[in-house]
Amino acid sequence: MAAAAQLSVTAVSRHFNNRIVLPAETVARIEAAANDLGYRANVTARRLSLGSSESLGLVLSDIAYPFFSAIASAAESECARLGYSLLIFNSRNIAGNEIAHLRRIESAQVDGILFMTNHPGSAEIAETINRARNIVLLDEDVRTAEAPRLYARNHKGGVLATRHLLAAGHRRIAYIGGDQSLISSSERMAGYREALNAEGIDFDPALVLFPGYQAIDGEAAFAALDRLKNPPTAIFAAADVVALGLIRAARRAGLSVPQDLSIVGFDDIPNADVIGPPLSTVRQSAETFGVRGVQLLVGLLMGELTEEVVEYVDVELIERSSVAPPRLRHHWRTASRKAPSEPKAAPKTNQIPKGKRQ
Amino acid sequence: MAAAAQLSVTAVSRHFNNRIVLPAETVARIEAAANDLGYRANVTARRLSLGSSESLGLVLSDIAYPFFSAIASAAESECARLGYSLLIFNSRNIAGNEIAHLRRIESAQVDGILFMTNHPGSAEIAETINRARNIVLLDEDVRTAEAPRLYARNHKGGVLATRHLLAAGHRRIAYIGGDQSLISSSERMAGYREALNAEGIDFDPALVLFPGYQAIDGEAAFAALDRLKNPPTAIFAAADVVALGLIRAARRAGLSVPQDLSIVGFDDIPNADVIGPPLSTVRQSAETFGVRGVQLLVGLLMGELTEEVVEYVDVELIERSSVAPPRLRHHWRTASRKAPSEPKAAPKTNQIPKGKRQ
DNA sequence: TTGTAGGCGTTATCAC
DNA sequence: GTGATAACGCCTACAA
Repeated sequence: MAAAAQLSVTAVSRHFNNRIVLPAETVARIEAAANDLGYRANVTARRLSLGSSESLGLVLSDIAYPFFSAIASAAESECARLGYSLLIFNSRNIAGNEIAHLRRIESAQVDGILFMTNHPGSAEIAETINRARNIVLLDEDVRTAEAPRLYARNHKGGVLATRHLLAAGHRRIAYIGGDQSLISSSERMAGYREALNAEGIDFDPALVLFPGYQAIDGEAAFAALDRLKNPPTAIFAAADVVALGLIRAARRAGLSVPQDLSIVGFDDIPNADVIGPPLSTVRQSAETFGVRGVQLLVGLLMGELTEEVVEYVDVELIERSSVAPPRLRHHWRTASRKAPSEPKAAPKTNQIPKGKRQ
Repeated sequence: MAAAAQLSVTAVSRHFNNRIVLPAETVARIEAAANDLGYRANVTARRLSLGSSESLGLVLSDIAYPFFSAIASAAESECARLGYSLLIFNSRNIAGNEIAHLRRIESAQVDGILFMTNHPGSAEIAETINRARNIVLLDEDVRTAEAPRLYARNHKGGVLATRHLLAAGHRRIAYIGGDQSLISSSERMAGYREALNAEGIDFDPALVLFPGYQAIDGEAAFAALDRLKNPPTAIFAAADVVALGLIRAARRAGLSVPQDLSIVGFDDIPNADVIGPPLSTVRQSAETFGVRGVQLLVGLLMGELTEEVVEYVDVELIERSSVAPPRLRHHWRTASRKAPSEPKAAPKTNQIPKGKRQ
């Protein structure tokens, strides 16, 4: 390239980095040659020389998880605004992958990482974080890690969701969380217990489950609650996706939501309002997580931030249509079950009971 | 690092690349030193030396778009299986960003790119593709680009969706697509027209709109159709997200889906079955797009593939509950509108008409 | 089995 | 204003 322009590499480098104003004639020669060869500065060599990559990473367990992809989208926008590239890394919830991704800092692939994990107790992850530095924890904790953190107000969210169900008249309210070791799960439950307590309702361990944060976990939870002698009339699911699973399973079992069973979710994922029924939920802004997360990380890189920082994303209750007063007879089985449970129903069959459709 | 192990860099390099079997004693020294220093090979330097990055890129317009994030998730898995990293790049549907991302090949940041675009006519994008090479086009075309392509059977999908509505007795069926220049949009419409034709139904241009592929475009489309003197009794939306927008708008207008209006989507996005009502749609497997896309790209990199290759992802009709026979009186306004249209309804208000909830 | 040296493309330093 | 040169950290002949 430099040869083609009959110039030294130095001149070319300077030109592309606007280090100095070159005479028009020189610029023209460079531009012509670059255009001719389709020349692009080699980012890899640049990184090696500079020791910085101008790019940040986002580690998450599954990019197809709606709340996470919303965060990724927001984070990417903010990165672009600040002149960074954002690389998105899927960990598939495997600790080894998470560590491998974190090491991309040490291998100079990215300058810093926004890290979301479901392994709060992993000592190996904590060590990697402390060694690699330049990491911001999003959404979940890693116990002994020294890094800035950005959390949702989980406890408040738990209180809001539960109070909403209490206000509708429910007394038997279940809580379905992710793994108990996750702060999102335990803090939301703490809020749930507090709200219950304030109404003088005894805590019933049979109504609290921690199956996970996937739709299928919601389905499993429904099955478990369905086996109870005295099932709940309402459920607080600690993730919207779990609420979707609950709704799906409830429909299959012939229950109507919210008539037979009220549900509140958490996250406010995109299109939660067009669920059947539109899902009442606790919104935590994915936008804020993404944007503020990037800002914290850049601040950390700039040395403007200490590693003790903890910030919170506020939450709010979004009331839609998945909550109604409890039926007089509390037991699900006394509710109007219009369609029998059909494991693996034929594709042509509607999955909602006919009665709901007019 | 090499110094710490009292060995040459050569030995270390060989060890980490399994180039040769070293004596146990040497290995032990290296491992000990590496462990001690938290040593990680610098990927950047490795790339510079090797001239390859072992990583692929995926360019898409919005990672929060459910169908795309499902593709991204599948592509990432396949990449991992094949020993590649996947970097996901958001273009926000801006041609300039797409070009910048494509250039990451020329700047040696990635070895190749899976490219999804909404700018089929951009000569600049086509030029960039032809110069950069090692690109596979996914889902949409770029006219003059020389690159392997992976498309859905869009035409077939259009036929399936439309036939399904015809079979339910509909005669006035609308088509809502993305930009007309997109093959996904035009081919699905071609299928729609063909199916209509086969039933001897005249094509009515008033029933065909191309507002875009976002939920908000569906809402706009509903408003436009609602203004018609003789509105359709059914709608085929060329994307599930658009169908969601239609459902949302229809609800606000007091119409029930499918009683007053039948809808079929396209994509089969995650959780489409838990929409209110569960969405009938044409499934195109995001999994296949992601996995097969990566395989094609790797094949291209290996020189096992010519740039003329075009492959197709099959589609299938998924029947759920968003389609019903048309009402006897075809006009929406004669249908039972139970709730008036409320622009910006108060948050507490249910967005479904009361009549639907019992 | 182990080490030495040159090169990958860029940037920064220091001459000219 | 411009250019030569030494890093950056790794890999791979080639040599010992």
